[in-house]
Amino acid sequence: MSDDPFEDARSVAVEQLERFGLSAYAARTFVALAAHGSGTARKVSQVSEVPRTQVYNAVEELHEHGLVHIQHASPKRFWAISSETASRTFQHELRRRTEILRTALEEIEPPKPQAEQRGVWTVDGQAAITNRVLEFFADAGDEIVYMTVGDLLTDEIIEALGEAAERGVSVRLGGVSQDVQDRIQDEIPGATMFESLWMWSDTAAGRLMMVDGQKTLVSALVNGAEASPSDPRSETAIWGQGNTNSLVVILRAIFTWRLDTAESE
Amino acid sequence: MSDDPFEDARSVAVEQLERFGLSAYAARTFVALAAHGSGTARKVSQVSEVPRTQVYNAVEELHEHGLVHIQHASPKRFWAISSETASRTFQHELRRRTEILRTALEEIEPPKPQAEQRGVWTVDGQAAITNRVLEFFADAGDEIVYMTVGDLLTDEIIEALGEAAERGVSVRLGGVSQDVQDRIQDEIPGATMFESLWMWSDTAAGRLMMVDGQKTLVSALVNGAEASPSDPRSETAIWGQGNTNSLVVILRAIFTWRLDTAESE
DNA sequence: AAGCTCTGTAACTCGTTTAATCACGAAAGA
DNA sequence: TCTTTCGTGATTAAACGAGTTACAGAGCTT
Repeated sequence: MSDDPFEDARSVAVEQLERFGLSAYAARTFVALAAHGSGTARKVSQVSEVPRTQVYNAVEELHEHGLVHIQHASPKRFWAISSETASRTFQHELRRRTEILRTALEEIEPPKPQAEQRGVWTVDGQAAITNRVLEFFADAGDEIVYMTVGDLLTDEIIEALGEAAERGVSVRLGGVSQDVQDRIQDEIPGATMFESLWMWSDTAAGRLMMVDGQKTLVSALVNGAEASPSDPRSETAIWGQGNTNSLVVILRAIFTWRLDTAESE
Repeated sequence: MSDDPFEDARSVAVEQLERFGLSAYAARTFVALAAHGSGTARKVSQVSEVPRTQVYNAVEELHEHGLVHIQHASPKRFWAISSETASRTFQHELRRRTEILRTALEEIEPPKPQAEQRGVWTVDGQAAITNRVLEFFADAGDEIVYMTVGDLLTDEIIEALGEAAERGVSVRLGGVSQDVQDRIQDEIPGATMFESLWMWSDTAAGRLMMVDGQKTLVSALVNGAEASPSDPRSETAIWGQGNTNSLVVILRAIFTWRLDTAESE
């Protein structure tokens, strides 16, 4: 097992370059050139373990992306642009392409608001679940009940809750630790806190959400034996909406009962 | 030849999604779902022409990226997240990855300033050439001579010239049309203009650059019959640096002679 | 000048991936 | 019960990319 930090950085860079659409040879070639500034096909081949005869193709590919300069001599010399310039080139290119995608998708998307979906749906992955929650928050009109563990109360979530509160939406937060509560009270003055409905941290943690009494989401961190705790993909959620939705009915019953009980105590 | 604008937008979206790493089936499936909001495997198969039995795999792939929600019923129903959420998801993901790449590359890059490269080098593509020019400008100490056609005098270039001028670098600009000259004089008070050295617009246009009398770049727009004029990839350049560099020697001779002549007239 | 090495181009082989098809049991509806 | 539809799994075929080999020309060495 290699603990050479340079080796690590190189393979990381190679992996990212490949995911951005470069071939394996092109990625390895660029990293080799970036590490040594400039070099011939032979030198690149030695340090990157790319077959020498394939270095020319790889460099050609990089040249078309504007990532290397070529000196037409014998032997040819290749020169990688600076890492800073390279990063900015990618940044620009990708921003441009996401913009193209966004425009195309918006043109495709049906204009009319989606008919309300019936049934129970699933989403996986912390980022995707957070997105869904944020969309629910943005649509909230009356009340948000949100119960979570500290790890999943990100700045994005807090910000969205704050915006909702300013619209006059009643915000009820549960399950957060004392120190986080103080911070919340500062940022969202209108929010009210309630204690965990049950011993949240003992079991596998997750979130419970109800908006306007008719949109609900439940998630769990699936930190079993296999998934690492830090893996953001290890959260799974179900959600549903509508007055008669079975998940909504259940969640509403639980929340109403427990919150009423807690308030009357 | 289809002139249906929706069809266009769809294929554009599919292409971008594929370049972001999705399979062809997944991309087509997502576009179909985005267009119709939600649907079953059969419906998706009909509008996207993805084999029905493969829709399940495609949806699985999309689900792992957090792009669709799945309703576990029979028949299963699939639901695409909003185009706005999808775009932001990609944007975040790509920003994160470019950041990883940037860090890794900077760790790899040798700390010491590169030994000055000898010889004549080539770069292709407008963006890459502009990057090279900007790097030259950033290093300029005494004097910048830049001659170009209007199309290639972008805001980036003007901004970099302005920064150089503020550092005390003497800036000489040539080949720009009268109306652009006025604008330049506002933004870069220190800049001096000179007329085109020769009838620039008649021949294939491009740029000439010399920095500190020892770094030079020449480019040409290769608008032959094939390349469209708006194609940003159709510019090709050569550059070189160092007092004895052949390209530098030639360019310096031309510029010195013509500029001196022009000034003494 | 003959023999050698090295460079750069091109063609080819092999393996993996991905698109596309097929077979089938389970479930639902007529 | 018969028929259709659904979802899974396996199989085939095509495409792509990695890796190898062949070779002509240029440059050195002796």
